Amino acid sequence: MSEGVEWALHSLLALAWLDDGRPVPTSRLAAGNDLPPAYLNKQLQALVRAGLLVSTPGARGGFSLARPPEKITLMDVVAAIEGPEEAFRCTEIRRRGAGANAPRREFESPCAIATAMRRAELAWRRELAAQTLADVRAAAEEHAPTAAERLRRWHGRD
Amino acid sequence: MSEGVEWALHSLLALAWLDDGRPVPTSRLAAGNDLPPAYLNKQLQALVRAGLLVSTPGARGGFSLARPPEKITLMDVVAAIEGPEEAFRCTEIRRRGAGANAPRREFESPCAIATAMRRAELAWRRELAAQTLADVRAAAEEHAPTAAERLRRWHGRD
DNA sequence: GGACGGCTACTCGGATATCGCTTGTCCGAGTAAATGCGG
DNA sequence: CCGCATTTACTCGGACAAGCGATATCCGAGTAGCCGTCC
Repeated sequence: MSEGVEWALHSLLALAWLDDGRPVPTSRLAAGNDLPPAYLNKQLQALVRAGLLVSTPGARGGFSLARPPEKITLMDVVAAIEGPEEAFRCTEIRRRGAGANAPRREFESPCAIATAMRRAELAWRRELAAQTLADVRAAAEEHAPTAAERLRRWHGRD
Repeated sequence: MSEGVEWALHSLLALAWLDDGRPVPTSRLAAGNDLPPAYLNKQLQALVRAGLLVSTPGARGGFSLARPPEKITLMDVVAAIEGPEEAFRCTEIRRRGAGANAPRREFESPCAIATAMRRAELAWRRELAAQTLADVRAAAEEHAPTAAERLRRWHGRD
């Protein structure tokens, strides 16, 4: 999986923690997580295209959450970075080679291998869709109660 | 996900269908699925290293299943090709940047983001481990009863 | 003193280069079968 | 005719290249705030 997913999740979590309508520029988010600013900007653009972030250009601009954290699932984030297509792509191998002269009838039903892999992938997507950014924030504060306050201080908010 | 997973699954399914102790060379398996023989050989070597296949060298050699299909799960195949490590790798971003001067106490518990992603990945792995090669073979014969017989003919068995 | 016009600094956005991994290919080591020869 | 040594053909195994996507970077377009000037 692309490393950008982790970067995107941490950036979104930081925005959720700040809980401030004001936009945060890429430079701040990058410095807060010690990431290369230019490349992080590219990833955040993908989140804007996916409708998870809104970008305000110009001075004092930056990125801010497009929806409340309760409405942003991990599935949304992964789909925004990795793309909407499934990880396992069936190329219909069964039709080639030995199966070339099989009756057409057999190819109307989906490939059994693709079906099996799809079942696992759906379980993965279901778990991702069941967890929101707000859930992750709550879980993080469970073990690190002072993190949100410290993050706001670091960003010069309040 | 690597395309080799699909190739490996189709090759293993062909061996399970033949249900013959005799080894099948890479050239036959590649021709049966219309795949590049040399590269398929490389993938099958990975399956041998993982203990899913046994290879018999020399003339009349080839690959054969190391265990009955009931004992080979899709998880085994994916792990053999893709590697045992998880798709989402936590690089401990939380410790860097703004979190650099946080109390050590907070880092003893695992990263909330990694935990959330891990939960989804475990669901994926559980589904993969729950399905065996025999299950896939049975599902395929459900919709294509003549496929096994045709495959044996094609390989010159019986 | 207030308002307006220009200027500056800052930020996003996309075009551009670089790197590593997946994909793909090739040839050598090794083995089983086939073959020819001798008894 | 039977047994054995040699040859042969075939297969796996790992070493060797190529293509492509992820990674990383830079510069231009555009905007908000600020400053100086004019009324």
